[in-house]
Amino acid sequence: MSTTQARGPRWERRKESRPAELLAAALEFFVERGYAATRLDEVAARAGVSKGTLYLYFPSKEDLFKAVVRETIVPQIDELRRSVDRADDDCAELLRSFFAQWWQRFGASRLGGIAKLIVAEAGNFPEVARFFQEEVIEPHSELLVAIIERGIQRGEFAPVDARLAAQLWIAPLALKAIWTNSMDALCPPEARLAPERLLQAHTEFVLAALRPQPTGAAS
Amino acid sequence: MSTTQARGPRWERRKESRPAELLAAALEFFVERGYAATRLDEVAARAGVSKGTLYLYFPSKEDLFKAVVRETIVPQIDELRRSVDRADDDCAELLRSFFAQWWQRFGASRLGGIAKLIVAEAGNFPEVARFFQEEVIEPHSELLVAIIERGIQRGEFAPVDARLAAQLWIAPLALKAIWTNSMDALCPPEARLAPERLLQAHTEFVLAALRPQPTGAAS
Amino acid sequence: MSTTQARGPRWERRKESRPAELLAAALEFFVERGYAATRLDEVAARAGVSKGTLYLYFPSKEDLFKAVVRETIVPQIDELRRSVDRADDDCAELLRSFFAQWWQRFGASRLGGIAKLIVAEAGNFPEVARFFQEEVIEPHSELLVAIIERGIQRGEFAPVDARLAAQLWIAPLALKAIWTNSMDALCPPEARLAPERLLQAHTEFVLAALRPQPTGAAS
Amino acid sequence: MSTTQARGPRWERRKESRPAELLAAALEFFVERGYAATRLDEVAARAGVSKGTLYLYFPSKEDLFKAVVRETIVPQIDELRRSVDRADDDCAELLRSFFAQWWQRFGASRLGGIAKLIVAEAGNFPEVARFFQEEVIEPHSELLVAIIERGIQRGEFAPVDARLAAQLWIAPLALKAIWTNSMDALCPPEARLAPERLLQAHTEFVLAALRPQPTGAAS
DNA sequence: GATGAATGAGTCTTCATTCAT
DNA sequence: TATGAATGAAGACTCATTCAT
Repeated sequence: MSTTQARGPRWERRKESRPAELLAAALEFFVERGYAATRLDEVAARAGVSKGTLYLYFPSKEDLFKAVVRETIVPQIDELRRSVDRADDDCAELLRSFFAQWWQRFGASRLGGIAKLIVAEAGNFPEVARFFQEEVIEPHSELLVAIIERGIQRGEFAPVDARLAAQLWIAPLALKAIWTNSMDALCPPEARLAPERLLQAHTEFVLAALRPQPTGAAS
Repeated sequence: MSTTQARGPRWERRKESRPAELLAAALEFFVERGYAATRLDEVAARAGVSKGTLYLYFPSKEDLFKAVVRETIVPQIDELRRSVDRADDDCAELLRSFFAQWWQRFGASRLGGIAKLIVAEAGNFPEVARFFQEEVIEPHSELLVAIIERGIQRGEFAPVDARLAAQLWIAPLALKAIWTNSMDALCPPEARLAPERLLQAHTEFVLAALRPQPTGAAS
Repeated sequence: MSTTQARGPRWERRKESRPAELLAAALEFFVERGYAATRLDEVAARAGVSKGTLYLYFPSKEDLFKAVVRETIVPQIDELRRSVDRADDDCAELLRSFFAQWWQRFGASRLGGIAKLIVAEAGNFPEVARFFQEEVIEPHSELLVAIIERGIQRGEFAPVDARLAAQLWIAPLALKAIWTNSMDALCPPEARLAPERLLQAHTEFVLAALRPQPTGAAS
Repeated sequence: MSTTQARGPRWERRKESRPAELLAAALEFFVERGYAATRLDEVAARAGVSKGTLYLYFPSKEDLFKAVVRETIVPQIDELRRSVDRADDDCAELLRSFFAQWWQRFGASRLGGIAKLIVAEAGNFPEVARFFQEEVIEPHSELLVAIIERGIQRGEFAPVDARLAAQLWIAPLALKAIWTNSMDALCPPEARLAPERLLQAHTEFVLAALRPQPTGAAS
């Protein structure tokens, strides 16, 4: 007597994928609700396991939190590293590419949500915040600084304080990334500004500000 | 040297000043730790009263939270209203003044901390977030849009999409205000960028971007 | 300069009446909500004084409770005492009168509410319950027993176990008195049985049960 | 003499039996102390579990209360239903049996305690009181009314207002049931009237009151 | 006396964490 | 491993009681 009603799921869920599923579920909740308001039963439930199982992989809520941060960030860092020593385009193109990539990683991925989370919890988890600062913010910042400085050296850009400019010019994208994971959920989609437009406009403004002044006549 | 402070009364009757003291204490904690991690006994203790007293003035933690937000924001809104219809300076000056004032209100006051808080808790307190959006963000944004548009009409500024530009150009200050209440606490003061320098550099960049292109000949 | 706007109420509330007003207010709440669910601010408010004033007259909630019980009961006891050694009517008439009076005191007054309260709180306030038992229940019971026994001795009533009968025959009225202060509030008035009808029917049944059997023929 | 009880596990897994144990413990406390004075840790402790465990089975104190009421009452309702359509004895016998059963259910079981509880809390939990009224009081009352009316129709009983009589004649047993869970705990056992005697005496009185008057000749 | 602001012990309730199965 | 029942520390909230005014 053959019944097609199998006794389990068709594919056994692999144990190796458990941590990843848990991290994904936790990421969702942490970003949506914040650290304290995220309950571990819900995380476990969304990952399709029991609460006890979660503890087989992560010894505490705090560790889960740190793992979420680390696991979401680390691949981004690696990608970043690869793109640092790149093409020898003219610097304007490099800058365009930098902003586009930055948005890809932060705004379009979950990293913006992580950033919001870390900003919110910096007071409670300083090590996590420091980790983020050192592993994400500073490298990105360095990269932008390097591009600007190279452009100045080559005479492609007007001379500016590169460090200061970098901080100023990442902000619009960073804030948009944070907003996307926070206030934007409240507005109807049509009321939000499309990130592509923002990205493009920002890039052009920056390049305008960096355009070398015609020496001679005007001065 | 005799101190007159001898074992005084167990407590003083200070109905008038209590709410303000409690709100101040709550603001500190909420900004520092976030909503959930703030404990009401600690708020009460910092305000110098017992837990029960807090409940004489605020019926619940949530109400306290909302009151903190409202009370911190409302005076700012009022100031903003007053400054809307202002001098008839040239628009570049108006813009400088706008950024300076904006920083005064957000960065130098506690409003930046509130902003961080609201961004963090938008998912849990959508009404609060909406309130902030409508009463703070949008009015400020409108004001900047108005300045830019006036400048364009008068030919003082290059033609730009004012709404888009406004969003882009508030971001560096806004992020700095948020950062001041979050990540900056981790860095030693000397490692942080002085807000005044950032403010000035930003203003100049914006004005550069708005400088009307010499039409005709030069191009 | 005469203003007709007096500076206080026309009649100063006499301090001697304060305790009575407080007791009346407390009685209402205790009967309606029970001991624990009655809040002293509400009692004070209904009596038109502040919470602190309540404590000038009653040292604690428990004392207030006991005072309410005592003050509601004691006048009834006194009335009872006066009516014990009464007219020399025939016993049937005495019985009618007893039931009528009983209802007047318990059902029509607040004593029924007190009874409910004491029954409910007997476990928490045994002394109060004992007081009620000794000062109210037993005297009333004794009185009924006395009437029945007198009737039997005179041959007006059939011989019965007077003590047992007394307990049985007070029950319908007692339960009605309790019900009036409890479940009856839930029914629309027209659904409730009028106490007068119940009283009358009960009296007749009891007298029927006490009617001496015609000796002789039937036996 | 060796006891096998050696430092056993900290707790046992007993999902099936927990609710019943908790309900039993809660019933004890609610009846003994009333709703408000019952503390949930004590209920949990008496059931041999921790406070948290209680919340695995009942979401709040109020729900626990309602569950206690429901679970104590429902089986009684079911038994009642079964006994409704019963034997075709003569009505006097039916009445005897009704009273005996009634006492069995109310006085001998915990239902009397529940009744006390509901009477006490009717003001605070009207739905619970209404439930009790509709599911317990009215069905029992209907049953008694039906018996009396049948007896009258058959000429076995004197004509009476059955509804009124039913209310009067349940009262002595009902009050005894309530008393057993309240005032009786204060008296030494020998001072209390044995319920069997009360039951028997009551039954006889009722039957006496229902005995048809010899029409004609004798009067 | 009268007031009502202030107190703090006491309870309900939540949830991260443990552990018998 | 996986489960989920059980735990208990922690925190919001209430309210009888006190006491400065």
